[in-house]
Amino acid sequence: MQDHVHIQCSDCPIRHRAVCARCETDELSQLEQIKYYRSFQAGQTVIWSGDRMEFVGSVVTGIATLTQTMEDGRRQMVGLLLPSDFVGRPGRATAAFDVTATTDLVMCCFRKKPFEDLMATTPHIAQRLLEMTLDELDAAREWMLLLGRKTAREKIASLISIIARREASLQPRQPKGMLTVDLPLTREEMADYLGLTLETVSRQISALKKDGVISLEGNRHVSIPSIDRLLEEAGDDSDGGMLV
Amino acid sequence: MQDHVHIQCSDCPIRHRAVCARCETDELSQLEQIKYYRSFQAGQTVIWSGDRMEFVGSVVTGIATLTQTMEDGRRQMVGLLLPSDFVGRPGRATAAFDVTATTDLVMCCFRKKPFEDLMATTPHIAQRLLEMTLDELDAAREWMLLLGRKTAREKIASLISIIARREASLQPRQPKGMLTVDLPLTREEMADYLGLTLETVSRQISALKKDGVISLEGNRHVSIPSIDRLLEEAGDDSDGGMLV
DNA sequence: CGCGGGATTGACATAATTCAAAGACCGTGG
DNA sequence: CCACGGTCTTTGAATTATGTCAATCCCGCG
Repeated sequence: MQDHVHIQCSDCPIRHRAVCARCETDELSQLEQIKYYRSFQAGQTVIWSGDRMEFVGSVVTGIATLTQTMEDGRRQMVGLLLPSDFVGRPGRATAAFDVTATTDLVMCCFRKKPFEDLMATTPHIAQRLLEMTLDELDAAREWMLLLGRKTAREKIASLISIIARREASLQPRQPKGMLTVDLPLTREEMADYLGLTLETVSRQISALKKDGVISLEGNRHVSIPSIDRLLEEAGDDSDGGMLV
Repeated sequence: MQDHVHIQCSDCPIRHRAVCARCETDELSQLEQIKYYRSFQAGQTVIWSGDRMEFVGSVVTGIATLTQTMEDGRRQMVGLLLPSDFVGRPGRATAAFDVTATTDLVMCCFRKKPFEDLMATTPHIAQRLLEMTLDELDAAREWMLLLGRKTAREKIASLISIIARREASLQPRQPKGMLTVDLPLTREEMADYLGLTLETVSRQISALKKDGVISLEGNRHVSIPSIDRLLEEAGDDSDGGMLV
């Protein structure tokens, strides 16, 4: 569970996208000294809402989710964390949301106090964190439009295009043939993302398949014959995607 | 429309809550030099989504909203801006959302470029902005739970308690008798906040009134006999409010 | 006094949920 | 290798919350 492998920051796959993206080599070596890796198995909880948060960190590989749960069990995902995304809030003692590994997960962690100290003296870290937080806020606001106003079909189409976009931005490999994506979430997790039930998710995926908007191989692997068609179904403004 | 009144920062009502909260007197005087006030009438648009954003700034008095609109006219509010809230995103050229004054509004503005330059040399501003952005992100995530999983009745109860909480935090006056709040939004604006139609908003407000959870004087003024009862109706965890 | 923009209320339509059953997929162990 | 069990997924039928369309009401204001 607790790996002690130590990758050089310079070799890190998220070096140029994470909180450390803007750091100079000397700043990086300071981070290097306080970092440690942790691995989590798929399904494992990283932090429980309300727990004391002893570390912050970045997702290196794998996928994690941020969720909120009501007393009666209704759940809403409020964050989908891909490699390079930051977990935790400097200056806050306890976690506000549950963080769960949905795939096997490796995180690059910093104990909170040393990280905060370093942040105070290293503007490049704070700058990057501000930038990332503003991006997340924008994403949250798009997500709010989805939750508040889109139909179930539009929600599904939106989710697939969001995943396609994020996948494309992570691997600089330009898709040669038809665009394909792997859904990193179960139907239930998609439902929690979209504010739907898992049955509705399943029905709408079937409907999109029947209408030729997507095709499936297995439950997770999606092919997209026309990204424009998909974006249209998502109800986004024509160029909202920026994909391609 | 374009006021040229110039308030001293030291006399500013939002001095200790806005982006400038952490500034020392010398930093404040630098801000003082580049700031200017602008007034907007109720209903007026401050910025259109997609427009070039030539300024950033803080709400001084009044209320503004951030909204997103789909091609077919569906609208979702994604931000409710009260005094001290920040508008605009340093480092971004065009606005991502519509900003509208819902009451008469006074903003303390900074042209974007000078503000960004100042931010680069004044960590106190960037620090405070990060803190505010993280708070907004948390609020957005609570809002996502509301949009995705709460019933219409819970949404209304949540909105009223959110407004009560924010009003309470703005005026340090502890409420002596029964808690009362003024809804700063029309039924339609509430609907856009909550992802509902205005008819459903109206019906649920009537229902809460009939059940004694709230009482109304006029359309805007709400009295809350029991804040605990209201929070219960909102579906929030018992102590979610922190009010009182 | 009457106008007009909100707001309320009613009747009906419908998208999404709920409850239930059956099917597919995947790893495990015989 | 195949059978088994469990989990995830699909599909169906009935229910319900919310949306839609439309009429009326209310209240502040010229």
